[in-house]
Amino acid sequence: MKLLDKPTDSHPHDNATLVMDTVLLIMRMIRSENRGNRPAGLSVPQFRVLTFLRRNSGSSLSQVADHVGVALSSMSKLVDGLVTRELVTRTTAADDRRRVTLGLTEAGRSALATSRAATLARLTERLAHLSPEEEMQIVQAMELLQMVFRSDEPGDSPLR
Amino acid sequence: MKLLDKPTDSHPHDNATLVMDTVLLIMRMIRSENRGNRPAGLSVPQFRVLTFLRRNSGSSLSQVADHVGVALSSMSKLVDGLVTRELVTRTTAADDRRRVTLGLTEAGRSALATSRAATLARLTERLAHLSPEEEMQIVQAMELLQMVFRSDEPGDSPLR
DNA sequence: TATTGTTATACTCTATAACTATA
DNA sequence: TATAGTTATAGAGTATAACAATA
Repeated sequence: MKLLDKPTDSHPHDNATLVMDTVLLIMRMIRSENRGNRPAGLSVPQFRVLTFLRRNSGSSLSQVADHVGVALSSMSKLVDGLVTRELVTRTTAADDRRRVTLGLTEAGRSALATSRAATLARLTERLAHLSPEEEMQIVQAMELLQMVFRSDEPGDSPLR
Repeated sequence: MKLLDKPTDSHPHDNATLVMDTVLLIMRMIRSENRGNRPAGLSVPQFRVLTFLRRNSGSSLSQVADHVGVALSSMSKLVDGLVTRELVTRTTAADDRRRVTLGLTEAGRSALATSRAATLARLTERLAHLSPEEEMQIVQAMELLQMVFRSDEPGDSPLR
């Protein structure tokens, strides 16, 4: 189905709308993976923190907060929970004792890998319905989107 | 699951990973639009409820909860807030008095349109960096993704 | 008895503002 | 004084379990 070259009037289906709706749709599936935040489950914010720390071990709280895009106090509490669950280490930096140094524990790495694998398995299952050509179209499109949306932000970007 | 024939050990960048990372990236931008949920702001869940009700006026609480993918009690509270803000109407159904009938107020339609426009403007700005050919690639990819992810779900699907 | 919602309770996530400790 | 974090407080979003009302 190669549908709809022209949008209907009542629902303007311009490209931005299409992108937004698609992202919301897939996000719902990703989120439903991690309901309740049970022992083995990670919420999306927790997932993002662990993902960032995997690549940026030793970051300060501010750096993580900036990257994830939340207030410092929010990140402080978020990290509290991850430290309590022993997924993240939090130590005072030697050179500047106002600063904290964050990192992943082995359990943190493991939880991240497990959560990531579960989500990827569900995504992979859906993508398996596509032909190789269609998958390639999607890969190219994702790379384009990464390019225009990543722009400013440093951090855990996957395409490197 | 046919992946993992040869992923890199530390960062397996298969297609599913690429999709997940891209969705997370764009989602962050969408969410940052609606910080705090101030007077004119809608949270993503609120946005989803209003979007669904725009197309499915008269739905019951259960129907909306099913669609959005949250527990009935969660939706009850979510709708509470929207009723308080006078964005949604909630009345008892005449034929089955256990059921509630939900709909949008004029303010609800207006808030949805405003929120949607703000988010779309930011998305459009980013997409403007692409060539027409690249945009078309993205449109095709989004349609493919809608196809494989929408599948089961009825509701507010945009491609009709 | 089964279905539809609401309420009670308890988390996480989020923000702003006040505060502490360090520089 | 300025910076890095934490804590206090508040509100939304989420879930499970207990409950009420209706069928």
